[in-house]
Amino acid sequence: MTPPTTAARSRLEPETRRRQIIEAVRPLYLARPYNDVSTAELAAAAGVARGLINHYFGSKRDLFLEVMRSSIRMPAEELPDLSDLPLPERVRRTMDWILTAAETYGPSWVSVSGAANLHGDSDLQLVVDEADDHAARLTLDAIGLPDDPRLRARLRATAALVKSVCREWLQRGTLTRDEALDLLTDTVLLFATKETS
Amino acid sequence: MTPPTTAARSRLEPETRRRQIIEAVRPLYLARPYNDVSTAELAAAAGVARGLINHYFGSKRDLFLEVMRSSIRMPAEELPDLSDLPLPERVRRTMDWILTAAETYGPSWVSVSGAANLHGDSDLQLVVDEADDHAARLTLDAIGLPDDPRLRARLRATAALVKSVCREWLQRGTLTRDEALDLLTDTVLLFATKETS
DNA sequence: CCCGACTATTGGCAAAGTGTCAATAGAGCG
DNA sequence: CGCTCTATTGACACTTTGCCAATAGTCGGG
Repeated sequence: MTPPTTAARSRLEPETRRRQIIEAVRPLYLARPYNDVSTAELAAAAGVARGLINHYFGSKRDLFLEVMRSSIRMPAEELPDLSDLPLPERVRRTMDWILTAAETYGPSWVSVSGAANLHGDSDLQLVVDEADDHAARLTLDAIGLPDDPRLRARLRATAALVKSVCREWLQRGTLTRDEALDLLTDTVLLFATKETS
Repeated sequence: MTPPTTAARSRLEPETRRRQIIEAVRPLYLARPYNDVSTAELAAAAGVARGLINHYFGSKRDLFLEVMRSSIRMPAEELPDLSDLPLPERVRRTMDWILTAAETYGPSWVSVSGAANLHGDSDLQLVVDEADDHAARLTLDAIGLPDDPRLRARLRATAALVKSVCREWLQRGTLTRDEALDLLTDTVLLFATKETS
């Protein structure tokens, strides 16, 4: 992998080094569980001394969370302008865009999507929640609804559904893309418009 | 907590000891993250030597998964008989039953529900998947639909939604119970009946 | 062009945690 | 009463983590 005799020590600007480490480390966490990757391995992959990881991120865990944070976030760019279409069509186009994104950036997004952590891993849960909230806001914006707290709570809930549907479609093949699109469109529409009785 | 001079060594049947350890350890994992609990602490809580944990479960991780497995499973008993009602009503009653269960057994179920782990934590993901599949089967049975693979895949997907809606309702208070019930009923009905176009 | 200060980076240390294994000691049976 | 079986223990070896003082790039002033 990395040449055994790594190049001489290079001195980078802190911000640059931070990013470089995160990027160098990402593939490791994509492939293997948190506990299976040692600080030594992380440092080796980034081509730095072990101590530097603690220096920049505090702890191994914090680096992990940083990587997750940047892997989970739904890519926001390139959302088409849908303002002229009727609501149901706007929702459908948005869901279609999400499915395409999942297909493309997918591997890292869907597998992450799968879940937060459970029980005590509240730190990771927080990161996932934050990402879901972000996705909810993006979705509301895309379909042209106001960013009301109640609406956002509902959309946040559907984020979990989007992820699990994507897993059924992409990883298990138990749903077709069209089915996924139909189901998600109807559900999001339902969550976004159903009044409190 | 535990008296420093723990009672003399007690000799139990393997199966009994297994269960005793799992139960003794559960509250620890309910309160704190996996990594924050050491084998020493687990052993102390169960009143046994550290080595015994490895003897019975192989590794610390395996004990953890065992605890999760038994915490996640949706309680199956006491499902009312709904066979006389029309489908939509059967779905509604079933969702209502689930919400009540979440409210009761909730703390451990909902928080677990939140999710699996991500990326590489495939072992935990497997446990959660298994639980979702189990829940899907129970739900199909309760609402009186055949256990078709395609249907089950769809219900499995909604399991994630049920969990996240419960979290919005119980932990954040952003949804009322009635709203949750309405939304889940409609969605499950949708997933259970919508034909492939 | 060289020197000195600043700080990014390193390498080794000490504490903590995990898994293994041979030795110990309950419990039932002849 | 002593023997065997095996649940249980305690100590050992190894890995991993976080910390800290020492090292060495890089930039600015003389």
